[in-house]
Amino acid sequence: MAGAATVEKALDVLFHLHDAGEAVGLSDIGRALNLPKSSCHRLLSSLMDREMVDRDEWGRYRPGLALLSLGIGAQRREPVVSAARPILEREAEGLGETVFLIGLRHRRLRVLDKVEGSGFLRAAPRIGDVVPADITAAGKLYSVFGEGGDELSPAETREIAGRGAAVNRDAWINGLSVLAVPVWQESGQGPGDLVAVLAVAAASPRFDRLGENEIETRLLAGAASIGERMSAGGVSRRHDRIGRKPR
Amino acid sequence: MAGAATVEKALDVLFHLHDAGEAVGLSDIGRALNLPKSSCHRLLSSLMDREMVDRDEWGRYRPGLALLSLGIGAQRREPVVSAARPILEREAEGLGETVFLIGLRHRRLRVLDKVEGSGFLRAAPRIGDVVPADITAAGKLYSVFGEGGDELSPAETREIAGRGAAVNRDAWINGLSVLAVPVWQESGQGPGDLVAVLAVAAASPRFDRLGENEIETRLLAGAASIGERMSAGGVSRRHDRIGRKPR
DNA sequence: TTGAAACGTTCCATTAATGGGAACACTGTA
DNA sequence: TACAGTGTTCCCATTAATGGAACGTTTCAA
Repeated sequence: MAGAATVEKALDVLFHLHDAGEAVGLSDIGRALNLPKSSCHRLLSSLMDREMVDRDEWGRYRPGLALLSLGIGAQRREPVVSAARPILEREAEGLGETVFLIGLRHRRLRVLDKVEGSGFLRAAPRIGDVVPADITAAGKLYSVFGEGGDELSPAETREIAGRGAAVNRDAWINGLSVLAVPVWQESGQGPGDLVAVLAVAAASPRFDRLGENEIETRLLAGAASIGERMSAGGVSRRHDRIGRKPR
Repeated sequence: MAGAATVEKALDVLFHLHDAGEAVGLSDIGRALNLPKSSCHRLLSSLMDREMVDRDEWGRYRPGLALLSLGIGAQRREPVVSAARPILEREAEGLGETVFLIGLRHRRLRVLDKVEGSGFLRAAPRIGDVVPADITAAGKLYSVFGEGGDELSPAETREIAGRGAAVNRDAWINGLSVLAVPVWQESGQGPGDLVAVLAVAAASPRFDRLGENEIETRLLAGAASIGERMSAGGVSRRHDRIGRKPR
């Protein structure tokens, strides 16, 4: 709404390079975004000065490695990520399947971290990606236990609430089964805060061979460990700073 | 040089948030960068719209998670990263120490990937960080075998060239020893291309207990595997695109 | 070999976005 | 209560971004 138009155009360029998947030429960018070549060139120059954009050997543009430093920095500031890392690795190793840590940020579900399993088929979402809220097991959990998320049928809501876990079979990606459990952080008083979701994704046959119960008990234990590590690990709720809450 | 000043200011803000380490208030940003509050506010609004910047519960600003998606995307485009990943994991597991993959990008050495070992002391550089070229083992390798890098004494150059590996003890970080080997990609004709450096960092006592020879032979084998995987794994040198080389 | 069409780059007058002061509502401190 | 600090929103003269046109190369088709 209110904003610096130039910055938004620069971000358009940056995200376009990200979405493109492969390196893109200047003229292609201009056509895709309805920007004159000279504007593109100027924006890209500024982005390249900070290595937000890089060029391949043919001069085409692609996202730069400064983004990696910034992105890892952003991830590092998420307390739940450092608390969950060891558990993600342990469960990915134990189950042999990919384990996700998914959080609600900016009203959208994002993959905060993941550790891949040894299976031949691996789930597609990458770290940092947004995942759809309405059809994923993580989305179901947030709509039942969290604040965001869409509404669910009363029957399904009751089942998930009672079970403390959500399952998704083939709805998101065909042939893929997912089981997700909530990660609670105890806040001292009242019920805990839903800080993330722990999920395992596996090809459906493999998922069945492991067994829902086995997966569920492992994940529930893992989620509990993460919650404990967050409460213990100095996630001190500092209130000693000046300023007011947004909105 | 030629550029969009607004974009550069926005990037100033972004990198400032990254460097700050903790969330920063609007006025603090303005003071640090000599920008008026209204300008900061506008820039931050545009950055927040795309989740390049996020706010904590007190309204202070911090890097946003969209950067994570973009950064992982940039990393994924580095062929050497995907080729090296399994080797990094294997060696980090086998040696129990942190293994780095470092590449020369934009005339600077960057940590392209790393896998942490089990040791209590872990090396500090993070994925995406720039490491100094003049005092690191990786820098020495690039100055001997690569194009960039600073000059080295003839004696040291001869030793590294003959050995095919570089060692650094306490020069970079006190108490830390590093051994690095080059990763060559065979290009069909002529000598291979130096595409990255594989390095192990360990606390000096632990480093000695493992033994330089043991580390070196393991790393050399690992680097050879990476080179093979790159040549085999479809790093096809496509020349079917339009465009000319830069500069 | 020649022409046309693509590429990325540079220039510059026009125009639109920006800077930065001032005023705002608000919170914690003296 | 008064004060100093937040973050937010106006506003207008000034400034800096804009984008069309021209340029030199490279590639491809004729």
